Amino acid sequence: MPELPEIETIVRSLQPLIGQRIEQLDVINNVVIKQQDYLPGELRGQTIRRISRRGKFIIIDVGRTRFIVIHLGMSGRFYLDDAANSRPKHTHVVMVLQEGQELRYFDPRRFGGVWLIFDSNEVVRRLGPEPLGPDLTQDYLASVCQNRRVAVKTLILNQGVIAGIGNIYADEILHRAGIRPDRPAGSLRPEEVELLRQAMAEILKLGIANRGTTFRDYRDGLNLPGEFQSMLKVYGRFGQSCLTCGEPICRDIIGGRSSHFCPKCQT
DNA sequence: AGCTCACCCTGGACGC
DNA sequence: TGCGTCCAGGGTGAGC
Repeated sequence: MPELPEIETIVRSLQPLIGQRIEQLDVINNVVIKQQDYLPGELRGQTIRRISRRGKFIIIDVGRTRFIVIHLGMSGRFYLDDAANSRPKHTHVVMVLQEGQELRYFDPRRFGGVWLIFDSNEVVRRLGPEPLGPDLTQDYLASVCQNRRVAVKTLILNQGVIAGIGNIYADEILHRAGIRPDRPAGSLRPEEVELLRQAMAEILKLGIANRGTTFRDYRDGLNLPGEFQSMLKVYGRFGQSCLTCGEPICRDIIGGRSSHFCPKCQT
């Protein structure tokens, strides 16, 4: 379940590839290509100029009007490997680089996708502000919560409201903030909105510092697991004692997503 | 407009 | 051992 910290970790681990020449782009399974403005062959000989992140999207800039945008969905991986190693089943797109290396897009469940587009903004323009950026102010968060009856967890999972938070970090953020995930967003008091904003920044930064969470499938750009799973306070801990107060962790379905919270710490 | 829910998909866990 | 069933969930879009 790659979310913002996992995508950020991948992007950081791939920075050494800036300046590398693309030998070719192999599209093995065309169904993962969500949009194709140009032919894969047009990338031959182009240089990787920039690798960045917006929300949960990886954006590779290979020219002013040539972008490769990648979303990993649930089970996707995007990692560097030796071309000599056999490509595992479910490897859908491969960018062949110099010196016998290649970047592989692998996704068994195929919830993710790849965009070969002229303008990366086309994919990411619908996203809300970055939770670690300057636009996610207390005023902004208060305004999107106002008069909303939807559960606060569902709201922060909405990528059009805030970009990058997924199910695991949403549960951890709400536990840190002391807010029950099923609270209607509009019921949050101003001080709770501020607690939520602070918890978002703290938890996401902690996730990045620990190179992401490997709960099942996640690997970084060098195919290495993350470490944040050892620091999870509620996600995946149904029935176990809350690490803060000892109360058993509850599990409930909110907005169709499995949700974990402490009934004592979170009100 | 806001909200809920079904759907897409495969691997792994589990029960018999 | 092997088969069937269930569960995981990001994003989209239908429908209320």
